[in-house]
Amino acid sequence: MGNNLPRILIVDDEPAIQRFLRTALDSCEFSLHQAENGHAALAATVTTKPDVILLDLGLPDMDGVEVIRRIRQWSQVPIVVLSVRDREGDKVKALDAGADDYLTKPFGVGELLARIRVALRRSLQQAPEPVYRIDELEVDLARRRVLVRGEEVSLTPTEYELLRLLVVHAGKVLTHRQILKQIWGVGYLEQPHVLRVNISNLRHKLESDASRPHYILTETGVGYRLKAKS
Amino acid sequence: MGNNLPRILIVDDEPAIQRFLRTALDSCEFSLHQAENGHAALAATVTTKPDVILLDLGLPDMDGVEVIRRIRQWSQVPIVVLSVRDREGDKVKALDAGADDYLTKPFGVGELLARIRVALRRSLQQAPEPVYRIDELEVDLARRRVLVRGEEVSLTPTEYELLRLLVVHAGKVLTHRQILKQIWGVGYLEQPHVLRVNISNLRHKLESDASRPHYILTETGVGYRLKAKS
DNA sequence: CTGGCATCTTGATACTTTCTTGATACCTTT
DNA sequence: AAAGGTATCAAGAAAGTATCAAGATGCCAG
Repeated sequence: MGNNLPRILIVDDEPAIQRFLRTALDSCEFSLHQAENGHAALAATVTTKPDVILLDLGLPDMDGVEVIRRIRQWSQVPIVVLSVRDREGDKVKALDAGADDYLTKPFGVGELLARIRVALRRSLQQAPEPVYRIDELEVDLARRRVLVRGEEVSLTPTEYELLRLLVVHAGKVLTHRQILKQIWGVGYLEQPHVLRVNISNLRHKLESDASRPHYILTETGVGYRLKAKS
Repeated sequence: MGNNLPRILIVDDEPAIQRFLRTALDSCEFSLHQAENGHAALAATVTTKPDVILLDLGLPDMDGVEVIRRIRQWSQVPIVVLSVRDREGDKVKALDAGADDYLTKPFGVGELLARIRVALRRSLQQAPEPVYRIDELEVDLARRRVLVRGEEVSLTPTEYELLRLLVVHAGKVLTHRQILKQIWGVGYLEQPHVLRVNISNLRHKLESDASRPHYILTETGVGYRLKAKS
């Protein structure tokens, strides 16, 4: 149905919980979708573009925290964790990975609804586009695809991570140290060479003239910057 | 001192809780402020512009939910409720009034900190850093970009540092020695030449007529001054 | 287990930008 | 006109950057 009710994606592998949530939420206020495992959840996040995700941490195929982390690579969609795990460490890990809220089962339906409304309040007031188009360069963070003049370009994992970092901060200067810390870890803080090589490689794949960069600009003595969206 | 630690406003009338929270949060990561009742909380929200508010619902002078409602009339600052009341109805009321999170006492310090980080994440990412606009000159400190008549100007690291210093103190006179110490270090205190060369270079990049400076003004015998914001 | 493949790391080298410095010209005040 | 402070130019030195390519690493398929 092409309605415009708020879309909620329920990620849980237990049919009982799925049923319970559907009953609780199915008052015609929401358009409900579901996924039974982590990979399905990631796919569904791309395809259904939910306004809120209700995520159980105990999934059969991958760790729930990893699901959060992957979604946060490209999306700001509010994630409310529903879990039986009441240990503080679990909560902290999930929240720091990017979750917005954490509810411990069992919880009241009223509270769940209220917390969903909180999440929706934020979701609706900000709708950022997950596809960055800058002149002839197109980066689809959700699908992990990069196009130059319509042609798909294949990047190595490091190259893609580097480009993603630049895209997320498009327009801002990222210092060498910020990039090195983010991608190679604190051990490489004093080793800008590895970064330069990767920037060079990226440019040769993305730019039409690598020696006259159009997208990835050098800020001498400081770092690099991706051209801002026009 | 004009530090920029995240500001947290603690609203609670019990000294014991105040002490507990101050201890828990006082790891030099936050700048803490407090209010003992609802009216003080509203006033403090205006004056200290906190990045997060920790609010106890049981205040002596007015209902906590009413405090939330009043703040929400003009501010989007994240509000995390800390309360002994565990009734679902209380949670729903507070959340629907505009609170972002609701923690029932007793709670773990780790969880509290994690939920504060969640709130800060949102608070900080939607707060754009100020842009200094002085006539036709525009300095965006967050993006490290300088525009003159809409055209981007590229500055060397030293030139940018110098301009940044001037911008931060726009309108005030900075002595030669202050600038030299700040940018070149104490070893250059008696060497104003290097500063003059850089001021000259900056002017040629920013001013339409470098010999008749409009932005970077010379205070003969004293130092330099950037024209104040109009 | 082994070879092949893609990727990552590292070193050498050429190249570019930025910094420093000295020489010199320019104001402005007395 | 002299003096003290200021502005500009340009060249060498220093610092930072780009690129190629060889060796190291790790993974997958046969």
